[in-house]
Amino acid sequence: MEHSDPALTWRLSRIAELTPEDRRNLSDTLSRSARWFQPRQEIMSEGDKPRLVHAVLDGWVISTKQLVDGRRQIVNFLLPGDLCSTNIFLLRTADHGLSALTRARIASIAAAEVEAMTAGSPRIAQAFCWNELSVASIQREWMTSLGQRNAYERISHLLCELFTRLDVVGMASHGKCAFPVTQHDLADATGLTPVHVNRAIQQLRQDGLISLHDKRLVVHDLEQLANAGLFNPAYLHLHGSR
Amino acid sequence: MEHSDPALTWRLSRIAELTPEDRRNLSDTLSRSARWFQPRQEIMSEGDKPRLVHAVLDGWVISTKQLVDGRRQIVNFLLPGDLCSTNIFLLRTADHGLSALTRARIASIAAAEVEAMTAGSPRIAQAFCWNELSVASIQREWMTSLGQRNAYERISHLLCELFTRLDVVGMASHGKCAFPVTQHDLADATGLTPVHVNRAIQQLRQDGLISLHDKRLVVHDLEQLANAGLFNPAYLHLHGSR
DNA sequence: CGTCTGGTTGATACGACTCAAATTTGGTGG
DNA sequence: CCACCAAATTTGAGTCGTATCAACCAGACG
Repeated sequence: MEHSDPALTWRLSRIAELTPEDRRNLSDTLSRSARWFQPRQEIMSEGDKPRLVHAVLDGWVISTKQLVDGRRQIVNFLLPGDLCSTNIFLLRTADHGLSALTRARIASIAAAEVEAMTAGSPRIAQAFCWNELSVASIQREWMTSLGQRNAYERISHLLCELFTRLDVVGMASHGKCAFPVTQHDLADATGLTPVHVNRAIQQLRQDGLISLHDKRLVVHDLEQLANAGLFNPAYLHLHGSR
Repeated sequence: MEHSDPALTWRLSRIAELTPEDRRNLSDTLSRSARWFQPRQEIMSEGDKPRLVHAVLDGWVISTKQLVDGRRQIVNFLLPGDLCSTNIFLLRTADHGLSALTRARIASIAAAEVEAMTAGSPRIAQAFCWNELSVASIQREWMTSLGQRNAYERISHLLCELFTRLDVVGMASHGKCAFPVTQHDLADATGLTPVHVNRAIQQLRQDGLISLHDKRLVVHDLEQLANAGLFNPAYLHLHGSR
């Protein structure tokens, strides 16, 4: 069971110097509550009182917000190793929902367990803080995309981000990665229509930057794709303060 | 000097039960480092190593991100009582910049002072955590605006948000508040062009929802404006977990 | 006064949306 | 293994929201 969540410990170890004990502790706590969700299954619903902190051990999850008239914005993708806000208990209601995009293994832990971990290890506490900061930073970058980048740039940027984040947790190699996101989902994430997303993707293919089918993404030239999307990975804060 | 930052202590007291001593401590620490900035003056610049945590005691501040080609997105407005991320030291570089919009009094404190405060009072620590959560939530709402709302809705929503946030710190009354934001700034915040912002505002005036001139905003009917912008203040988490 | 910044107006262009249908893909059961 | 169905992708034509460009205007200020 010790290596049941390599993604999370890898990712956090990158920025806080977790001891082997920290990792074991984290690993154990998470896997104790791990549970599989089916595609489209809701993990946390917008508007409810938040009772648990969720971490993605396997699979893809989306974080969404709904307008009263049904319009939907995807506000983040959670990949293996990603963690939703660890202080969420301080809020009366969740301002966003979480749903599984693929079949996903999710750890859901209570406030007391979070506290036990942070109280027991300042390094874990620090890693959690870093997690919050990096999520907030990603959100700011998305705002910039939504406000300033055009369709082609938005898609390029999002692909670069997801590819890079997957790479960090060892889920990309040789420019290839799984990509279980429909064009409809991409539309909800980028604020475009599915039809327009489709056209932007076709343009990217034609420009030789990517291949995308059968839920696989191949990035032929990451540097060029990054240029196309004005992507600079600094906002992912992959190295912490070091 | 004790009451030199009513906004911040008011706002934080709303959600964490700060003791009189907490307030004095906070108040003193902040006012000790307070300093005035001129309009347009940069407070923290994107890309630099973050060395200080900033809090707005007076005036308006904007938080911005720039693309390499000069396009600019305003990612938040900081009003009196607002606090930028208290854990920012965990990052190697700042992913956004801060600039004064008006003349503004800013407290800038070092990591050690933040630690001293949080170590000395779990209530202050909790208030800081809540601050992070609420900023992240506002960002998600902005993403939803940028991705899903049209020009008229975006402006309405932003006006509702700013009016409400000003109201919380006692800076709005009878539907009126200061509004030192140019249409150009509104454009950078909403991802629209200044010309189009102008037209949306004119529509709002024509519809009798607002008056806006001479850096003063009058909201004639907040409920109607909220409807126009699909504004629901829940995401501001004004009441903490209570 | 002239200059500057911010706001307003009009004409035109274009990126993204809408609607509708065709096609492909993936899953399911006979 | 094929027939079927639903979901996802693709295509085309027409429209609309927002951008662009270019003036013009008003007040602030030195």
